[in-house]
Amino acid sequence: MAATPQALASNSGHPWLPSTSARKPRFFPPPYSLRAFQTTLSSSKSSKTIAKDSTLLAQKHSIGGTTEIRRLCKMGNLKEAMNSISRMDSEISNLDLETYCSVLQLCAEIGSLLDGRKVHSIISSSETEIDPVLSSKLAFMYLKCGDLREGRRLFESLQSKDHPFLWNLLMYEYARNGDFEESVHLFERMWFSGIRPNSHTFTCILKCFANLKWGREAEKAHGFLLKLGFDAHNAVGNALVSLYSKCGRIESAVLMFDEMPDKDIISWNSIISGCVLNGLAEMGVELFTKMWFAGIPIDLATLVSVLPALAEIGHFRVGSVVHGYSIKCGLGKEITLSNSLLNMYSKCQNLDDAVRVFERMGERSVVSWTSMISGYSRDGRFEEAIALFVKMELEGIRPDLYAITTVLHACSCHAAIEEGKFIHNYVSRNGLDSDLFVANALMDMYAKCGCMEFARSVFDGTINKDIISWNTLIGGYSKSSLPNEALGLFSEMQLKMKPNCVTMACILPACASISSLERGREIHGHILRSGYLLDGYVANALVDMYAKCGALPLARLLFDRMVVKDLISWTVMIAGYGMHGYGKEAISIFNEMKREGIQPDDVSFIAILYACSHSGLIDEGWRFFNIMRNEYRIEPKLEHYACMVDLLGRAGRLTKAYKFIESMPIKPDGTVWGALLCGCRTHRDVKLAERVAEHVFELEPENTGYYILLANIYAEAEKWESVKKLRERIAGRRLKKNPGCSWIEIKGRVQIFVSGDKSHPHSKKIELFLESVQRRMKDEGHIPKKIYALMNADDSLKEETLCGHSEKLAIACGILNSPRGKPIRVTKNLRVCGDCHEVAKFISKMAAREIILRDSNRFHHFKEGRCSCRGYW
DNA sequence: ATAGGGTTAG
Repeated sequence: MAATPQALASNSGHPWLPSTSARKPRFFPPPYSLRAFQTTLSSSKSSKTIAKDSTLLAQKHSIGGTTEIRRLCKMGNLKEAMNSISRMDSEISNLDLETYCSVLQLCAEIGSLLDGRKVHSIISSSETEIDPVLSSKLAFMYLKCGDLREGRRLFESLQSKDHPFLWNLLMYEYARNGDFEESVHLFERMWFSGIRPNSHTFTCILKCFANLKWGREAEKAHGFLLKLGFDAHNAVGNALVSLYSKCGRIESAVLMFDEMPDKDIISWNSIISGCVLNGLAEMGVELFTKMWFAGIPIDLATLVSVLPALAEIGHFRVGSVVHGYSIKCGLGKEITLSNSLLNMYSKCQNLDDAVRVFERMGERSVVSWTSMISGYSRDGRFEEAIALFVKMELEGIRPDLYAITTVLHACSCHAAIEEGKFIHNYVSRNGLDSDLFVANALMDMYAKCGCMEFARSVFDGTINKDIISWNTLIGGYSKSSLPNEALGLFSEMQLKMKPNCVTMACILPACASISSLERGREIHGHILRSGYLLDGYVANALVDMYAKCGALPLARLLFDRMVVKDLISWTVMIAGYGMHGYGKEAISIFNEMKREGIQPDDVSFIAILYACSHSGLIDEGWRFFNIMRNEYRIEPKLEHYACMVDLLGRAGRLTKAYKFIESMPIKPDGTVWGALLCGCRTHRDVKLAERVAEHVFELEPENTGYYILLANIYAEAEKWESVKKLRERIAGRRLKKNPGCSWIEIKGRVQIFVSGDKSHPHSKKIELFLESVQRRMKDEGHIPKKIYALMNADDSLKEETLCGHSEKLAIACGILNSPRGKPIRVTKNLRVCGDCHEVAKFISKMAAREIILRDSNRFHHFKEGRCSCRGYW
């Protein structure tokens, strides 16, 4: 009976080892010559010879044991096999290599690292010579059992590594552990060692590319595989489909899929999940139905892949058909399927059905709980979401990072600070705060709740901060109106890492809020150098920054150059024109947006209504208000009403405005009444002002601005007694006037002025300059409006304060310290005062300088003695 | 003829 290589191979179980004739007799002995084999073995040992007197006995046992062990291995009884080996071990004996191999094989299959290690130690302490086959088998066992380090060590010690099998296995294990780079690295080493990869190698490497998002390698690899003819392997083709999908190249994935001649179930599943991944839910569902009607078998992965697509489209009816089908198929108990189902229902606004699925599940994983938590949170029921988190914990399910971040997200979305603190406490107690994802979610939660001190303390306590940590905190400061903190942190960050697009989009609003054109320009330069301008968020933030820093033409230039303009871009530009008082331009941009087919939303309507009111475009304002309600069916919110009241107020239609507020279907807030109070001031209606003010004071008792406003109304009507009473009222409430302050950037430095400030180094010069302005104004017949100073200081200081208003100081400082012809840009935290407004007009003419003043409400462009607001402020 | 491609929550 001739021992063909194939037959030998099947006996040994190692078909891939090089079958050189020299090795054959030793490693692949025919079963009947076992004795001869062992003789060969012992004779091959030169120094370590088996003790001669016990040899025979040992061999006898060994042979008997060997048969028994092999039989046990064949049956898959590892426990008994191990027991036998242990027994043999106590008698000085050695098993043959093949038996060791079969035990190791079984350890590998079962995944019992402990037994595998035991066998390894028995082999090491015995006199068995570890030959290449055994070392390979050992490496194989370690890799299969998850001991990558030991597997790698044994692999490296192998003399010959010229078969791809162990390479593949090693690569696969690295990939399984998420170390895709190492896997690719091994592939390169393998390739340059001249070892021919096989289809397994390529499927593994394609998967690594997919996880590394190496989209560009996808095409290269594809071409290469075509050349080698590996594209004919279904597994390789499927891996390519998956790679293309995961790198966002869904067209290529579809092309690949279409061209596959023998699509199997995995091909279908891959393309369906690829579509879903790339936002082509409809196409995913279409493919699924095609599969369904073509009678192609459908399995668990198919259903689990298509359910998110159904969720996205909102096809919960089809979803429930799938639900029924899955039960019929006997997949009802599958936990991943139930998770996908409950997620589908909850995303289709069908939380009750989701709860039903959840409650009927025999076993629930952390994924099930997390899905329910996000379901409740999506429904706005964040208290129940948080309660569910507590319940999960009580049921002994340990929340993982996803669960924690999901529940924290629920807290951030609803500014639920108490609940957020509760979760924070849980996180700390369980030592989960060392995780970066959790720490970042905590920072985000605190930032969204407006608790920047807490966000900061988490930030400071996080050791390995990543870019997300920095961005979260910077963005938090920006949004919490702490622009200086945001800018400070941004500078600090630049010492440690390179900011990305998100950083830019987070920091620009900070520049915008303090109108820091210099800092904004610096960041613009940074953006240009990094190529971040292509990012839509960054471009929008940049346009907004320029508009808010008073550089409207620059904003427009950037806006015009934007390749893709989204709703935000248009809205930013409309709002930009609005705050500068260019109502007509705002309207024309709005119309252009509509022509481009972009649907305005509630925010863009706020922008256009604001623009109309600040330019006195009353009829247009009404027209937009009606279009919004009738054409776009957008329910007006408080902001829209406030704009409309403002519009009516400016036009002097105060009674109509009052009635308008009374007819509102939602409860008006302080800003709505406040807008009317402004109108009362403009049109000097003291009586109505008093009525309106009571509403405002009731709604916003802490806001001093409104008391000042009413006081000014009294003062302008020369009702000094009422001024006095109101002042007492404020004093009784212990309210303090928010001090007015203005600032200007000169040569890259911000100069800040508060009323009556004399600490500035150029104070004397500024004073002299303002005195000269005042003299010239008097000469030309202007009378200073003393009343504006009333609420700001003691009576004795009145005259002086009038001259010392912060915006005037800043403007004067700008005139004195910047080159001729350069526009002066000043920002004030409150509304500009009337006297200062007159003075600014005068200076713009006198000094032939453009002055751009941003106050808390809008922009004023002073040029040649006129202001762009034309009195609308 | 020991391995590989597709799977839910954020």
